[in-house]
Formats: sequence, structure tokens, C-alpha cells
Amino acid sequence: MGRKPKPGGNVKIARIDTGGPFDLGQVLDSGQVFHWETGSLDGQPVWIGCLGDEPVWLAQPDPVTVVCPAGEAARVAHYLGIDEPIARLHATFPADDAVLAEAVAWCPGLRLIRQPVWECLATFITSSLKQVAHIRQISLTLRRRFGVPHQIAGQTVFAYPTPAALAAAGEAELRACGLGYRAVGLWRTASALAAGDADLAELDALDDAEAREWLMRFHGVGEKIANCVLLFGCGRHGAFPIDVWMDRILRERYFGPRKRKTLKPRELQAWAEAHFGPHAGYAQQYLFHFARKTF
DNA sequence: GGTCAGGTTCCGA
DNA sequence: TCGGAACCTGAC
Repeated sequence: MGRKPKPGGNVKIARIDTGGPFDLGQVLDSGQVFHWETGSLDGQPVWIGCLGDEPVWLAQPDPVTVVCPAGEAARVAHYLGIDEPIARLHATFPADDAVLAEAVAWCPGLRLIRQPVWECLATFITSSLKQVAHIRQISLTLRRRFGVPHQIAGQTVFAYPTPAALAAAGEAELRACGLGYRAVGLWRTASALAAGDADLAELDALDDAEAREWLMRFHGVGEKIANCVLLFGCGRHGAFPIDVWMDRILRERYFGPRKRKTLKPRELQAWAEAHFGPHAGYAQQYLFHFARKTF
């Protein structure tokens, strides 16, 4: 399948021109996905994980190149948002916003990942009131116990478990993976999808507000998690998740001492969506990453 | 050992 | 409609 080993046993690779600043390590560690692991291939450091159900390795040999297994370039570029018209997105940001400009300049190689909707929904259900390290641990545990194993670069990686697999596991089994009270939401959501009571494809026909409401029917999915799914899983750039980090940086950097104390969450949400524009979610990612790494 | 973490739900006013 | 408590668990 076009993956002929070269003399010496080297794997055939594809090179992707990122067309501008790109930072693979930051993209994979910016709180969007939680399962990529480091490894090595032919002595070179690589990231190893799954794009949906397919195992891949990724590496960045220089600032404007990403390499991956031959034949995977298109899928990888799509997943990593490399094919996004990034300059055009930036052009929609508010021109006089020095805070956002600072955040973009701090990490210009950041991108929004396009991840599978189910994987995104399930992962963020397990993220509530958890630190990133723990979300990661839960995600890997679920994959190892209920996901399909794949071999890549001499390591075993696991696809995210299907709704049917998690439904069959039962709530008690999920709880045993360290999920705590989040097990209820994950299990009920997986069960509903596995039974056909709901279908994530229904999201396609809905506008942003309707899609948000649709997602919030699931137990354990509130406004913040619904917005994460819309942004990271559905590519809806208008969605603007406000978590504690975003709440912190928005209040501190955009409002005076009095206003920042009295502003209600709903008002902050509405202000952010209007202020940052049609690609507010993209702006959110720069600000979030900036806040998390520098506060 | 206490506190806190990328939220949501439930309950009472 | 709104504020506050409760919720599992692991890391510092």
C-alpha cells in the first residue's frame, strides 16, 4: 500500500510543508487532545497516536515541515489544521486588540486540531474539574482497556473506544478507570449513541446555537463542554469555550477592576463572541494557551 | 492532610 | 432565574 521499506529498513515518509509557522509539540499539547505520546523512529523523536482509528507517527524536523508515514499526508494536514487559511483567519481578529496580538505572537505556530466528534465529546465529558495531566491519564486508561490496539513505530497505541465498547463496559467499570462522578455522563452518552437513540451526524443539520442545545441534552455536558465539542470536533469557529483559564485572562486583561468583579459569566460569554468575531474560537485557542503557559 | 483542579447538576430561594 | 453546595479522584 505505498509503504515500501527503503533499503536499511527505513519507513517511507511523507513531508508536509506547513506554509508558515507551525509548532507540532505545542499543537498536540494545547489542551485539545490528550493522548499523544513521545517515541522514536530510526533514532528520531516522534509523536505517536491515533487519527481516529488509524495509528500514525508525526515529527517536525524543521519549523515549516511536518513528516508522517507516506500516504497519510492529507489526513495529517487536515487533522492538524495545516490546510487552514490561517492568515485569512487572523485577518478577522479585532485589529486593535493588543492582548490577542500578544497571545498570537507568543505562539504563532498554534492550530486548532480537527478531531473526531465522538472522541472529542467523550474526552471532554471526562475533563470536568480535572487537571490536564489527569484528563490525559483517564483518556489513556480508557483507550488501553476498551480501545482497539495498533502497532506503530515499534509501540502499541490504542484508538479511542467506540460508544458500543464503553456502553458494554458499564458504569461501574468506567468508574474504576478513575472517572469518579463523570462515569455516569460518559456511560449514559455512550449508551444513547450505541443504542441509536441519538446520532452525532444530526449535528450537521443544526446551526451553532441548536447544535449546542443538542449536545447539552447529554448528562455531563454543559455549555463549556458543548462549546469544546463544537470547536474542536465540529470545526465551528464561532464556538467560544470559557473555562477557568479563559475566564481569568479575559477578566484580567480586558476589563477594569470593578467591571471584572461584577461581570456575569453570561455577559462575558456574549461579549467574547461579539468581540472576537466569526473565528472567535480560534482566538480563544491562542489566549487559552497563552494564559495556561504564562499565568 | 488540606486544597484545588479546564464543570455540571441539583436544590432551595 | 439565580446562587450555592455536592460531586470522585489524584497531584501538589
